Amino acid sequence: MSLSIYNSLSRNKEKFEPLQPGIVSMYVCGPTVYGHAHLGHAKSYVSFDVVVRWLRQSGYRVKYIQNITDVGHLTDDADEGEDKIAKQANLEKTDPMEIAQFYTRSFYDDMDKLGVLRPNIAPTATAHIPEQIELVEKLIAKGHAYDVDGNVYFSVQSFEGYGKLSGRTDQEALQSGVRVGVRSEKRDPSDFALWKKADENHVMKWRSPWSVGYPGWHLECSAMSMKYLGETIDIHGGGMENKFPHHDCEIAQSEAATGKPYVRFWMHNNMVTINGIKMGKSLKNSVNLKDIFHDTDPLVIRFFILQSHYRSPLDFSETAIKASATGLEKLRETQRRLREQQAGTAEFDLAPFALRFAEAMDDDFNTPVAIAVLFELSKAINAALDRQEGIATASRQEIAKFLHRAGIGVLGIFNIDGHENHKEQEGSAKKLDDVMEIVLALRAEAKQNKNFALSDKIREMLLTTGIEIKDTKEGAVWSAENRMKPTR
RNA sequence: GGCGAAGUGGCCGAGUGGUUAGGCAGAGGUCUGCAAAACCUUGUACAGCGGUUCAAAUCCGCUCUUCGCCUCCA
Repeated sequence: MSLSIYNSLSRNKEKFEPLQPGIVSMYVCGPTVYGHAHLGHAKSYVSFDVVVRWLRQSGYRVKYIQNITDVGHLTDDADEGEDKIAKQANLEKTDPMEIAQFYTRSFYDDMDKLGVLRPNIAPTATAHIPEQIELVEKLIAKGHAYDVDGNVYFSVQSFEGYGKLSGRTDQEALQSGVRVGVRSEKRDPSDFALWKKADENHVMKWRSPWSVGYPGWHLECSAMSMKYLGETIDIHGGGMENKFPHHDCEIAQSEAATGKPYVRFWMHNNMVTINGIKMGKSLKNSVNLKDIFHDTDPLVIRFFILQSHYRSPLDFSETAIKASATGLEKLRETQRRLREQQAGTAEFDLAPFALRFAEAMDDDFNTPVAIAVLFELSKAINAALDRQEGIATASRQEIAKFLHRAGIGVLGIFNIDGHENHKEQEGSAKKLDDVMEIVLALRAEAKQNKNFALSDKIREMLLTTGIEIKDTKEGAVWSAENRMKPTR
């Protein structure tokens, strides 16, 4: 068994081996923090979260960098328009740094709820201005960049292979699409900005050898990736829409500066669509995570995302979410049964399931297939538990361990708190447990006396508060809607 | 126009030259005081048209349709 990853650069699945044995260096383009996170962020970061988790599960030490873009890049053209963060600051009548900080916290808040592990390092663009300036200096020294009146541009002509990631290598064709006569100071219309001179009322600006200004929008990723992970890294992830120009520019400026390959494996995740149309900030159809979490368990969203492959587009709809919620509940129910049923005698052959799960994950992180294996396992477990012989304790422990590793460790779709840690809970949660224990005892007594009218009434009344009772083989169990929410 | 992705049963969604994906919904059944859950049974799908092959949903060609990128975007 070995891991293969689809490399956007070669457009093929390739066997993955890190450059340094045992250590994986990984960089993923982080969010620009000028608004709350939406479903697209969720898909992207959940997908890469699972990549990191699986790599770690496979025994690698993963050094995972995910930046925070807190320099506003421009609202319009790459070279024109308004700084997005500054614009939001204006709108909210505060300054850019507060905007950046506020939405950074909001971002992590949402990601935590989705069970996305924090990166090892989360560097910000504003804290790495010197590194970015240094990179520009290097490029100028090597003749790959030029300064025109305080603006520095990367010379695309000087770098062979520009556009190799997106396949946009035909410069003639590229240029014919560029608007005529807009900007004459560039030597070539495809050249992109490394450093921009700021005008009078630009708020976020820094001193540089060329002008008081701000870095170009591709620069930070190259500078920070190289600073923390080295000149050649194993994996660079990001959204598909960033292939061109962002990632192609990153490759150009990085490889021109170092003369070494920048990234070994490029991974691109696909887009979220809503009713078949791309969801985007600039379109008005973006779905805010905080709004969804209001009435949907964040882990259902996570599960929903992982039920499709990261390279497939994901179409969001109410019915699809509901179907996912029901399916996830089924898996959790199996866990519950496994935990609560009396020890049996029969052995359970877990190995084939564990193997298929691992094979799916090794095949370019095929989470939908991995989840399908979990469903099949769930069915097999339930069937075994339904039988007289049940499942022997040793087998049960083995299964529980696997489910914990697969469901919590790798996919992160099961609650960590769940109902299993009753004793460790505190405060109102503990109180609720105690009260429910009493209620269920009284109800059991009513049932014992064949007072079904009363027992049914208890069940109905509890349901109005969102607590559901089920009479299972293992006795009455209950679940409450608000208990589904993961702890932070 | 250029670059790229994709069209799978009621819905979502994997896979891929010959063997069951999986989930949700639906139907029938078992169990159960009832309900729920669970289990069993049930669906024979791969846009269209040609071609290659003993065999194609899977490979090739054409057509149609959808989506993304080519301005910021995960």
